Amino acid sequence: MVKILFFGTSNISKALLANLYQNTHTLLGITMPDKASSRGQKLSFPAVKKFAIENQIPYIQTQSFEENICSQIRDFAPDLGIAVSYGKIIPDFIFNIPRLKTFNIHFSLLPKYRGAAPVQYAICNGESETGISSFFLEKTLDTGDIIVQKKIQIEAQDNAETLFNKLIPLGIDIMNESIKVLEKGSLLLQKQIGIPSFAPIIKKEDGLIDWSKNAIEIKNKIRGLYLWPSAFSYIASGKSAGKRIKIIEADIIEADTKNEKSAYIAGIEKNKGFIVSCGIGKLLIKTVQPENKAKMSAWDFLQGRQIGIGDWFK
RNA sequence: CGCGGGGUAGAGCAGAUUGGUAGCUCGUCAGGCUCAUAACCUGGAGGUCGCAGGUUCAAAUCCUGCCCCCGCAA
Repeated sequence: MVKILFFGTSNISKALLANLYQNTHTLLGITMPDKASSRGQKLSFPAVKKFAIENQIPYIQTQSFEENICSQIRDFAPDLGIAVSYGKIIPDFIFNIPRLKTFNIHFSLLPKYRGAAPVQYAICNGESETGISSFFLEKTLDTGDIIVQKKIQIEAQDNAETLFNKLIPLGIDIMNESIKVLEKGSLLLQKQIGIPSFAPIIKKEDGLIDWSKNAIEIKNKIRGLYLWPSAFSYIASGKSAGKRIKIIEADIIEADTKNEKSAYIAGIEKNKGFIVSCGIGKLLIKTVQPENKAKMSAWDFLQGRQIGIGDWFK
């Protein structure tokens, strides 16, 4: 058992925190403040805070580290700090407080995909493998020496959700292994090897589909941005002209054919969905989310006759 | 009081301005046709039009209140 200072906010952080809790470590959580969220701007708790309350884990909610926060942390006298998608840069005078310093669980094979959205970028770029790295926090972002790193395959049918679901257990694994190594003092740090790449925070407009691109690239975007913001387009003809539609799931029908006209609905597959021609190749759109509506199968969407063959997207 | 859309058959939608037999596509059931690029044709089953009041000869449609769902934004 170790006294752990845990920085985290999201659902993913929560999953790792839950594991630390199960392993009966002594914990102090640092999590971001409540946010006004959802309809009616109700205040909602971060997942980590919810878990902390449910399990009576002490926690501090803050995104800035004034002296009174620092002294609370020092009073806790942590052995080790662990950061998992906390949501903000942690200053060095904080991450250096724990006796064994603070490591981060990062969801990529560093130095690839440094930054906020490594899982999404890995899929969008069509990677066939990714992984998790643990490393010591430094002043510069995601540059620290690697403690443990492991790979995982990205399957063609994986999207951001399924990949996260695979990565979380691996993250737990790596976290525990890193703790073990640190406790034993059998640490073997390794420099980050390779050419760094970056996965900056994703913005809503990054989801806009450019149909003149290759069907493979578009499909990767659909998979990678599945959780948020979703790949989307605008219907440009017919009675739904101007409406936004999210593309939730699609399959590649053709990968190599060059099409003169892209963004057109080129056909319909019974009980499956509709086919859109891309710059290169064609995609079968299988699941969709129209503006103001819940997700539905593309076939269901067609039944409402909002679009048909010959209609096109912007 | 953040902004907006909506609740009509198992699914997706129209109908509401101008109250007057509840409609389309899919699915489903029965039959026909026979290989149809969303196969096609005929017929059937399946709805107290979210709930409760009100106006009216008559309400899915107009008025009032309530419940529920969803999108955006954060």
